[in-house]
Amino acid sequence: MDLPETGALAIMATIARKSVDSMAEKTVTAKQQEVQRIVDALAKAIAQHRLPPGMRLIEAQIVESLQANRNHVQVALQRLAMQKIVTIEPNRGALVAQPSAQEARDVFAARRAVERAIVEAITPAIMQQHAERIATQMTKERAATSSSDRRAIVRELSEFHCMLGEICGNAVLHDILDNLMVRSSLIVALYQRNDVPSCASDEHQQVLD
Amino acid sequence: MDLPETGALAIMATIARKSVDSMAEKTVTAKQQEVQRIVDALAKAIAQHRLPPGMRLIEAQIVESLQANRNHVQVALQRLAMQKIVTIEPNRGALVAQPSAQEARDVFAARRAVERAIVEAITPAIMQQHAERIATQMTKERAATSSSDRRAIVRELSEFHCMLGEICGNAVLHDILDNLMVRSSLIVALYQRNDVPSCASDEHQQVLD
DNA sequence: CCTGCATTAATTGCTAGCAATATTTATAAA
DNA sequence: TTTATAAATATTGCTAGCAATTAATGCAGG
Repeated sequence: MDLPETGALAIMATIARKSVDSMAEKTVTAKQQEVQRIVDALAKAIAQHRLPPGMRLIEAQIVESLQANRNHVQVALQRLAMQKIVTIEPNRGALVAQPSAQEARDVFAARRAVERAIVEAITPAIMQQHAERIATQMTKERAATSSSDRRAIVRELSEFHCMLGEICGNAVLHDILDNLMVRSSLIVALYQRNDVPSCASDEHQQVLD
Repeated sequence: MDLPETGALAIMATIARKSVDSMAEKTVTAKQQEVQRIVDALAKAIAQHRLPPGMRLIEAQIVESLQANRNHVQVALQRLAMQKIVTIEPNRGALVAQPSAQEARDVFAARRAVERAIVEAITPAIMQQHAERIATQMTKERAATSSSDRRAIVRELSEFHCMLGEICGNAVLHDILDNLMVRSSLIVALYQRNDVPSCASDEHQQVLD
């Protein structure tokens, strides 16, 4: 079960450090990019409620829709499964995840914690640096809230959180938040509470001070 | 690029909700378990510094060491790649990740935030419920710190954090912490700072109050 | 002795086809 | 009409072999 100390890997480990010298070369496979494209497309579709919780994701259909090959689609679904955005069942394949009530609570609690950390990480210097972007976002947000387009409201309020994640300068927190936001979207799709997101635009304005 | 509204998936979406009825059946594939076994073995080996940063992970060697098949190993490596524990290079395969200094900072910052949230989530009731486990952990920890076995010290101090993640009752935070802990281990392996972990045993005792 | 180049070996990436399983459809009986 | 059973269809999971790429080895020249 455990990687034996005397195994091939351990033997290699003793002489390791061969390619450490040429470190930090961010060569990214074409495959990796392709897989990422599929992951992003599916995550977006799920976040936008175009693919409802519980829906089966047939590999062949995804291959056709996204002009990808089946191998890459499988890898992408594996990734989404590890992010708890889809579940993979024995010989049935991938379904859009249906988080339990407990998981829903945990996701929101975690998201609160992460967003708190992100807000704390945003220094005045960062605010200044991204001043124009923040401004345009706030105007778009106000425009949305004053309209009655529920879709737009949700989208812009969500975009605000996303923006904070991007500008906070911590890629790790950003990644975590992205995942939690998709899962949040999944939760509201499943436990359809029609009420508006728990944070209003005023709150966003408040946070900025 | 984006999943077309008129595509096969969207069409399916309209009639979806077929298998929603029989929800929450936690059927786990044998494959999933097998992949998880490989992921755990590799993550553990990396966390324990048996596989140093930058080391190549040859698929065939892993297959032999863990008696797995190559397909499953590939999936496991993909998962680890998404967790930023390994990196996958064009036609060279997987390497144990070598986080940059910036990523190291971000990981530690994120970990602080997550651990704070975990500690806050632990209510007196939970403390009481896991009283005996906490007690045994603390005694093991004291035993380790009083000895001069650096390995044991690191292991037990680390185990404390792990325990908090498990008992906090929030599986999402727990998952995130597990990932950050492996990455932390990777960072100390890479930027070998010989000093003891930044938190002493006293601090742990303090936290419990 | 060291350096650059060609050849060989090792490793990953891909594809296609088959096997196993699940889902749907058709059919027959109550 | 409804229900149960059986065939057929669809879908995923697996395997093996080939292609493409990279790393290592040996060799010639300086």
